[in-house]
Amino acid sequence: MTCANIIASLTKHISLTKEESELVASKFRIVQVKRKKLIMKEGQAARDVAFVLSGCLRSYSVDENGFEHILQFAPVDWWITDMYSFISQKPAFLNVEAITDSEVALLSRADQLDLFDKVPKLERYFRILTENSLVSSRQRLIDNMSLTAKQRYSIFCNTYPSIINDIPQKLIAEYIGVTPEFLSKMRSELLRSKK
Amino acid sequence: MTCANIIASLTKHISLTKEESELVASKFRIVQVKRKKLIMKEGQAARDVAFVLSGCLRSYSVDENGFEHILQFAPVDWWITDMYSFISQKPAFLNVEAITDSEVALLSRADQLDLFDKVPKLERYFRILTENSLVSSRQRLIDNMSLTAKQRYSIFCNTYPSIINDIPQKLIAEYIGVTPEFLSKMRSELLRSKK
DNA sequence: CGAAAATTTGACATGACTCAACTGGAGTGG
DNA sequence: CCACTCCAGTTGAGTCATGTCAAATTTTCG
Repeated sequence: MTCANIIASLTKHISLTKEESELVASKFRIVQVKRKKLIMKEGQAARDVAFVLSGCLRSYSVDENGFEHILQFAPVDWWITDMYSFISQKPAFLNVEAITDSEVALLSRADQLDLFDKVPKLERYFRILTENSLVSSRQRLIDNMSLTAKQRYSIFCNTYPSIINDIPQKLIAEYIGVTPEFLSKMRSELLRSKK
Repeated sequence: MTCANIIASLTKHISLTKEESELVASKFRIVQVKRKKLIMKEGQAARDVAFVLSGCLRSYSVDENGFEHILQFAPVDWWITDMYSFISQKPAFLNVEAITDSEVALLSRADQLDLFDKVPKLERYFRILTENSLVSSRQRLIDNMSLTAKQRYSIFCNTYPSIINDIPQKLIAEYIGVTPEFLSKMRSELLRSKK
């Protein structure tokens, strides 16, 4: 029953028989993750890809000055992992952490490949996932080069409307690439201008 | 004979028999590209992936203000395409243009998939290429968020040592994400500080 | 409740952009 | 071979976006 969301999400892109759905669902491990707990760690291979059933997670890297940079947020119904590490099974560059107490469904790389054999349609679904990961990281690079912080904040609000008020502003600042102080000033200015 | 470089580059990562090498080589089309000519265009599917035999190319996108942002340079022995479009065969977001008169070897997606069937080892080689594309775009995103323009310039110099003096500074500025004027000032300051 | 963390605010510093003027090749046509 | 034009690059003055640091305030959570 807890896997209903996953199947629902999959069937937005591909159609599965009852047997296939059950086989797929059987491979996922449901896990509770406490706030601030990591489910994937820099330096270790990302064994799993995670589908968020409740709560919210983030993937981020830490630079040599200790500053964190957020690659992705994952609210309910989103997937998250270090895609590079998951595909190649080489050590990850990213950490994946629960921002709030969360429940996730994990699928290991081995089980995924096994499912690809048995349910080839799935391969298409995950290929699209990987492509989207490439596109979005490229798009964010271009946004960071061409847009102001205010425009990037507005894109964030459109991309993650469901979590704006649920996560610390500090994390939003880390995502759009400004200091928390500056984000705070931008927001108070936006408020004033909207009266 | 012109394909010797390609085979040499492939065999750095995988080993091929003589027959396999010849089969692979037979699928590439050698093309001369004049300076400023595009081999892939935004909006059209990227049919090919290109291996550079001579000269230098760049992939870039154009933002809504008409400014160009360079994703990648491709000097001799590098691969270049819109990886997303090439994989999915959906319309590309990027243009790929020759910076200098160049010679490239093109491999179509169809021929590539055909080769994957006949020479499965190749799949590994190209999978690594795709992973690297994901990693490098992610890394540049993080660099853009955490580094100053001077540091990004220094990374550019390390990444593309062979072309620093061969391409217009304007393009380097587009790559690291600053105005040409500002790059010029940075460089003159670097010179002065080195006496 | 109390400590720690997040947010706000202000003064100030600075990185990076804009615009405009100037310089110096690299073609091009006569 | 010259004169002309046209970019690319340089330089400077002024401006704007964003960062830094510190202090005050609020929120969160144990």
